[in-house]
Amino acid sequence: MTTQDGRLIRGERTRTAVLDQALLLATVAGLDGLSLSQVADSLRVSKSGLFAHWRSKEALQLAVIDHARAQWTDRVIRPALAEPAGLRRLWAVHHHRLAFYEAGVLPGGCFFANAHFEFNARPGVIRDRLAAELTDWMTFLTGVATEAVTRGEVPAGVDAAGLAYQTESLGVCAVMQAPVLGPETTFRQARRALHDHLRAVATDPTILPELT
Amino acid sequence: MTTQDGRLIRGERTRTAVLDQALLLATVAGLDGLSLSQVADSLRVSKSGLFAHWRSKEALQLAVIDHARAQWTDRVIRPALAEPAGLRRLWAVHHHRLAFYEAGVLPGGCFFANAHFEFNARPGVIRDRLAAELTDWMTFLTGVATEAVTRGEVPAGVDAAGLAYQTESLGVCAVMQAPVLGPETTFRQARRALHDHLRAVATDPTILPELT
DNA sequence: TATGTTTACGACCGGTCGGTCGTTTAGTAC
DNA sequence: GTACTAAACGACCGACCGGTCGTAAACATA
Repeated sequence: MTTQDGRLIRGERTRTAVLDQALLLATVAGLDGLSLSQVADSLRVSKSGLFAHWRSKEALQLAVIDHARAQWTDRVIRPALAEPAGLRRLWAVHHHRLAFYEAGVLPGGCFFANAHFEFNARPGVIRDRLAAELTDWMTFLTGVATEAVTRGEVPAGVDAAGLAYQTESLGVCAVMQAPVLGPETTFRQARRALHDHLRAVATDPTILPELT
Repeated sequence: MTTQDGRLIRGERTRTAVLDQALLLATVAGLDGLSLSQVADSLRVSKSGLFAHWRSKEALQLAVIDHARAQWTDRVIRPALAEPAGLRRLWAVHHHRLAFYEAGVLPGGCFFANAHFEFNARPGVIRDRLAAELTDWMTFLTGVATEAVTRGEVPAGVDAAGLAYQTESLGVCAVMQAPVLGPETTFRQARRALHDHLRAVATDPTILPELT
């Protein structure tokens, strides 16, 4: 049971409010470009007040990563888990991911894609954490693809890791190109590409829904 | 004919030296995270001396973009143009791009990928310039793919833009994942994926070289 | 030699950064 | 009421940022 203490409740409220805002700002200014003054001012709280919740900027950054992961799980992974395992679930992951991007929840597109490219050459705690997240994510995707193989939805020789890589690459590229080449065209192409690929490799192509 | 004036020659030398270094640093710290003091110190020149060549940080950033494009043209586009138009050229683009990444020329992987994700939500001159570069690049890729269609190397119904998008997405994802999941695995997967795709769609799969 | 030009420098400026510290406010426990 | 605790604040610090300005050295021109 959660605490009844009004002080702790209040603290928890601010904490999530700050994380929400910091997550938004981080997708625009970058996880490192993020400034504590910006976060504090945009929430009408004092900068020093932030240090009551996180010891340092780095601690806040790590908390933002956790927050982003929770959001990703909620908006992409969980909806996909509602679909039957295998190819249909892999497709659902792709679909919900693109829908998440299209909804414009984060002004900067995708927190994790942005962060990976920002930190790919900057060793440290943040980078290590991001690397772990990416490993987890690809493990998840590969797991879903593997189920498609074991269920016989694709021929036995098909490389599950390859299917996962295809899925990931189409998603990442979409969120990169969408602001430049237009969301509609970009996301349609990203959907079409994986749909064609999965149907081409599927034992029974009709297992996937039609592309509207 | 180029100038003989020793002052101008000297100026040109420093200018390219600065751009070389700034390009490297930008892939690590980001195009905006780049600091003039860093660049100056790492080259043993004074910060104020940089302002003799570029009026502002933004002007230097734009120059770095130009510099990165020249490098990209030199290391990726030109080698690919040595191959016959169509599918073989599209494959050569992919191959030389991944080779460029693998060679570790830029410590941060890919300047343009990093910059796109850094600026995708930051309106301004830099973002506009990057957008133009991406449009150019996708136009180039689509053009190469279109030649494959007009030459009959793929069936008439195949979507050239889709081929271009596939190629781009596999390349971008590779440079994102390589530092985390290991360069060898990642780049092999990126090569394998496009190779399979192009062979699957080709009228005559043997037009492409074997994957070593 | 004298003149003009280009490159490069050191000193300095206002502003923002991450972070510290002592204090106040709001709420709990007794 | 008092004692205690967690949350939040304002003032302040040193470091670094992008940028300005006056000056000196290197070089070409004549």
